[in-house]
Amino acid sequence: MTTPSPTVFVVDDYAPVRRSISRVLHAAGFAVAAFASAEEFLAQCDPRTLGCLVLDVAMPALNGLELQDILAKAGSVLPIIFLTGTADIPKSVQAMKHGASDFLTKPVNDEDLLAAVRVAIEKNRSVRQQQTELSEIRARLATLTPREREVLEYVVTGKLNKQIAGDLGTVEQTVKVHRARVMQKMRVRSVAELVRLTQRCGISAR
Amino acid sequence: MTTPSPTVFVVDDYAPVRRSISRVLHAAGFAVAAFASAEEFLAQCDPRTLGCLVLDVAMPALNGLELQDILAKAGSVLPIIFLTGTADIPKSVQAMKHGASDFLTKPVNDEDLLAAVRVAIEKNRSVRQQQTELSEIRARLATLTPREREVLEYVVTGKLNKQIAGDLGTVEQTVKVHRARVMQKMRVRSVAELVRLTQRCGISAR
DNA sequence: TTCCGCATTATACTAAGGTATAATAGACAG
DNA sequence: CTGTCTATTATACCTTAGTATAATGCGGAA
Repeated sequence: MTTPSPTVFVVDDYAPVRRSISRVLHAAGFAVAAFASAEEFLAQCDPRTLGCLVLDVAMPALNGLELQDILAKAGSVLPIIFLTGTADIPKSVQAMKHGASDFLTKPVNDEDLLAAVRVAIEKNRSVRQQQTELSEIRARLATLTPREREVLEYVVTGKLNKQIAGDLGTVEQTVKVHRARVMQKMRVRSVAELVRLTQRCGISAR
Repeated sequence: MTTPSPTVFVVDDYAPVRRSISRVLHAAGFAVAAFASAEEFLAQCDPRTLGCLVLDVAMPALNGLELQDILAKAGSVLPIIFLTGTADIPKSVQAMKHGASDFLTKPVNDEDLLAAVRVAIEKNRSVRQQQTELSEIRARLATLTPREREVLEYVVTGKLNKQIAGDLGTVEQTVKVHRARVMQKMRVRSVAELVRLTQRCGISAR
């Protein structure tokens, strides 16, 4: 099976810049999708794509930083490489604080851009990998009944069946049944594995 | 008991800036320690202090970014707020990538500075808190004998005593003894707790 | 050499966990 | 109304884990 070529989304309102950057990226083997505005990008991009976003800071209407906020609020994990023509430190700092992958100045050096893109795509790859694992775990959690979920939370804190039964106002055997179903549904064979799984998706202790 | 007042280290080669910033910080209730150079700061600062560092980017000899690297390599977790008089985007981006808490431009607004300092100190507080917990766990780990440590690693992956014994070429009873000592030394009463502890200091699965 | 820490093994018992089977009962959807 | 899902409880049995006690052997430090 062929690994799909990562896609670099380029958003810049100035056509010559779009063309120039697209050419460089394409020559380096990346799939490129260019947009003249943030709105256009939002309307057409597929958030599930492996890749990154090369984004101009200053644009009419929605600017780069605003698009970054919108994407973040939408749960996007697409790494963003900003491009700017002006030397605005506060903007660069804000972008980086908000998780930008990089922030480059125009005119951008081809090698710098490509390096930043490669780093960003690697980040995206690893974040997506983690997300995949996480959603797999969440899917299993979703199959638990409310009571099973409750028992799970006691189990991963190390409570004994006896104690759990006491806290839930039931008897040990009931807990055992729930517990067995939890292990089955979460597809683990030991408490240790169960704790590892639940730790990853932030299931707190009781 | 009184909470010790957090200390803000100020490093700037220009005395008027040092004085002005120190005054603002002092008026806001922070303890302030000012230095005219990175070297001076390195020689005199106590890395265990709760606080943060307000650091000028451009200085003769060691500049701010170089000091950041030195501190990072030395394992410092003191948050850094950079101050710069020049609009150098790449430097601000580098600083932020390397974990700077903030990056402000001169002349700096008093409120901006104080806000950044407060955020930085809160970061420091929480990082230090985590470090304290971590070193406590490591201290316990250090009391384990090599064999106990080995058994620990099997236990937290969910292996049965029988399996552990097989892998270690010994018998179940031996494993039980080691296991009991591990639980005792790590001060936990369940496998779940043990997994939680070891997860925090990156003990990998077998 | 002697003492101590470490690793080992054994016996014996208690407690806890895991599995199988079965039955009851309420809630809710078709 | 009937069947399914969920939660519950019970009995019985087997497997693991935990604990106590004791003893052996080895190697390094005093």
